[in-house]
Amino acid sequence: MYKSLFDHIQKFVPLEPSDINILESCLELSKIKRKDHVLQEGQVCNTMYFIVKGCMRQYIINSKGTEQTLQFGIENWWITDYLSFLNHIPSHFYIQAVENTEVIAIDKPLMDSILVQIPALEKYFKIVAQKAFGAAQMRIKFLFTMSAEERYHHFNNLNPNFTQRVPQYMLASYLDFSAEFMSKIRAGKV
Amino acid sequence: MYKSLFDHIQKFVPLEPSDINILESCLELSKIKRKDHVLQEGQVCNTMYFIVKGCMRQYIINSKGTEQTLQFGIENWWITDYLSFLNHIPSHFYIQAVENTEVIAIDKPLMDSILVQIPALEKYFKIVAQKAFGAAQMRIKFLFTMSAEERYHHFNNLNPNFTQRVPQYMLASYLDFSAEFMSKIRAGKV
DNA sequence: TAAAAATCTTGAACTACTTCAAGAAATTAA
DNA sequence: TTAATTTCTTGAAGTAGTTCAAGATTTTTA
Repeated sequence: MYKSLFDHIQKFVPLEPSDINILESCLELSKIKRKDHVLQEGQVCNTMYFIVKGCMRQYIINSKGTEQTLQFGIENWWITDYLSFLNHIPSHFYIQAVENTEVIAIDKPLMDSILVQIPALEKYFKIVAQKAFGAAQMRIKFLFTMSAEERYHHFNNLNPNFTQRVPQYMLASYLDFSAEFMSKIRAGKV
Repeated sequence: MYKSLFDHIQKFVPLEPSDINILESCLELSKIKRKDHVLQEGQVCNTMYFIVKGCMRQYIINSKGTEQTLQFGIENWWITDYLSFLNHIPSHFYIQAVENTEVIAIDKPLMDSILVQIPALEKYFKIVAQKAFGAAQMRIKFLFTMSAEERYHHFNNLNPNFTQRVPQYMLASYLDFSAEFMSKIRAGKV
């Protein structure tokens, strides 16, 4: 039932059968409907979400009232606001399901208890965070060095199937240009 | 001698006296001269650096031949290319000392050995990476939502003393605008 | 301390994007 | 299956920045 999470963990650290028993006894799968939020700006983010199936995004609303997506998460990704989660401070972000999504949601007390029972998971979450930070650095590099059109084609090359899963305006904001400009890029009018 | 690192670790996890002994026996302080590189694009990054004193930066050279700073690191920061370090793949980045800098450099074999001897440090490095990722998310938010002038003033407010430590053109590229535009912002000509 | 190197400034011309507005198309809900 | 909602497209006008070039200033090195 939680196979995708166990597989993901075991890419990075080994799990004993007893560890798996512990996890099976305390995890649960939850469903989030498309467009529902699990975090709103101003709330303290108390939960980490592992996406089993579906797609979520982290976004902000800018001063013009437009949504800008900072991060997408799909199968086998963790999504949370780490700063809010770690420091118990209000979040700057919204986190929302883009598709009907199944997640394993782990709130802070449960996470603390799991990490005490299975210390090997500290290493797992270390690696997850280090990879996420590395990816964020690459993302900033691409934002700095590529034109809007290059970012669009580069993203499509890296994620050929993903583009169809989200509305174009969400992807446009993730790549830091306007939805209208995305339209023109796709039409070859630029 | 390694007090600043021990203090930093103990902000997040407790250390036994025996842990400190282990660390003292295997760490060493090294000095990096201003402008010297510890990583060049294309090399595999095999080392993590804890900055005891001074300032370093991670940067790229874009297609026009201009340097663009992705990250600064100052006292009590870790700096490395995590993706290259984790996956043993060539780095996209340069890492260079901006000032004469003292670091504790830990290469991968040593890091592995330290983490086996002091498993509590897995949690420490997990928290370090989670905070770094959280900060990167905030950085992307600011890049997305603020004008060049707002980014400059915001950065100065958050880091009032830092601005004097680096050449303006490095800070301009970190904030994602040109050195010339920075000049105009500072002169109030915009 | 002088020379060399690095950094900063300025204005003019340019451009990669944004904004706005309104209609068309596609998707979702009743 | 129709209505409602969401998403996408298009062109025209505007603008926040870049680029270039050259000189001025500051910092570093010898």
